[in-house]
Amino acid sequence: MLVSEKTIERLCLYRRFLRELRVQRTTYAYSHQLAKMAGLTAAQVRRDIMAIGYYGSPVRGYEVEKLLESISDFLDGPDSLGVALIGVGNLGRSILAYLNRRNSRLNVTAAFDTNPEKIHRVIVSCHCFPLEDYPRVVREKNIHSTIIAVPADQAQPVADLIVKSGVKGILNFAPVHLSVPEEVFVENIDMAIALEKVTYFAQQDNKARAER
Amino acid sequence: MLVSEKTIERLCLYRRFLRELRVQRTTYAYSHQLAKMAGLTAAQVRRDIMAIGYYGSPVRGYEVEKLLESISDFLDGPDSLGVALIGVGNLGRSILAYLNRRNSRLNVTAAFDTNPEKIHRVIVSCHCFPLEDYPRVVREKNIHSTIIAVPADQAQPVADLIVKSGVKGILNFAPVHLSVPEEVFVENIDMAIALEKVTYFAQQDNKARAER
DNA sequence: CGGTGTGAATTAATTCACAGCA
DNA sequence: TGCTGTGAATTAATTCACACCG
Repeated sequence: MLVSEKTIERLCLYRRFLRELRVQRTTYAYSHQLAKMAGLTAAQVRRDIMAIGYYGSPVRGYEVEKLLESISDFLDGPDSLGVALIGVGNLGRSILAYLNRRNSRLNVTAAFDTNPEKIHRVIVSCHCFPLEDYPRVVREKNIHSTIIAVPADQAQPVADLIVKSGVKGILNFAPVHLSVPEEVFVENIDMAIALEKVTYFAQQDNKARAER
Repeated sequence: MLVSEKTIERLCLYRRFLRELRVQRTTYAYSHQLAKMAGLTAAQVRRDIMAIGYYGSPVRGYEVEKLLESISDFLDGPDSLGVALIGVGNLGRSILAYLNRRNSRLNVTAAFDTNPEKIHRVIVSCHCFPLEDYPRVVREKNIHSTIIAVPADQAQPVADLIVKSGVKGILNFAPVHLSVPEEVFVENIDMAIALEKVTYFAQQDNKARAER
């Protein structure tokens, strides 16, 4: 089943909303309600849901619990997934705090740094290992994805280490393009570029539509 | 001149590379070199550069200094631009540190929080004001864009305040969709979703191409 | 009715491929 | 020859619009 990157992203969003709805004891939701929450069109939502082969009822819409389960079955693999973080500076620590505080099953379970002062300390309930232990810990903790939060000039060697260790997903906060083999998925979060973009569009009084 | 969001993003990237090239005293660059640095095709780079009306030489490629100037003229407005940050928690502070440490002319010049312990302290060389001063400081410091780094449940009211104060660009780190009038540009950085996406594609051994 | 599912149409983004030039 | 600039083709993403259904 081939689903586009954009659709995957939106499915993750819908899942978040569905969890909220479940908490509020809402049992059914229409595509236009989900669309409203996500800032999308109803047709888009229906298309995305179609992509995972779930079917709603034309009269009541989508059953929250069931749709949630379908999306999760689709997104989550069978095995539980470990996430590592490399680079325990300011940014790394706050990413760690941010992600591990959420209820998600995606928790960062191992951190790595080269700074001897950080090694073997526990940071936001996550043990910090020396970087050279990465390949071993990847095996032991079943790490599938790794977050890069090191300075720009160290990002490529770190990425090489990640790839060599067999990890296939990278979330990269360093402002550089990483060269990796094509079976490795890289998502870049470049805060400086994002801010420049916002500033550009803030100046244009704004015909260019966008926002997601 | 109407330029797509994606193109703007890439222009910001090229600018970064051009600055690096300038530091290394490189005077000319070919589209395929820029493409390599950005992980794109050469045709894409040429299209983007076309969009801003700059012309390279078919024999030497693009003149680094000149192209840099053209891109900057295009991206940066005439007036210098202030950026504010709302929410001086862990995440906010590390965003601040990250952005203000770069040489960019886009510096965060004012921070805001409601926590009395943070107010009127200086955080990463940036004064922290009480949130209610936001409209005033926006005027005084010529703020055009604002970064939201508050908890999810406070993001919408904060966005409303931003909009009411006449600011037209928002960089939103809170995991919620913001409702704003359509002349206001919102860029979302949702770290939790980004990680879920990476994890999804890390599992698929990976036919779905992507990465930017 | 007011929903869903979806083929068809549209619009956006990217890539191809080649003329033209020094 | 090896680049740029760009029309044309292609591919991807989104939206339209309507059949169908309880």
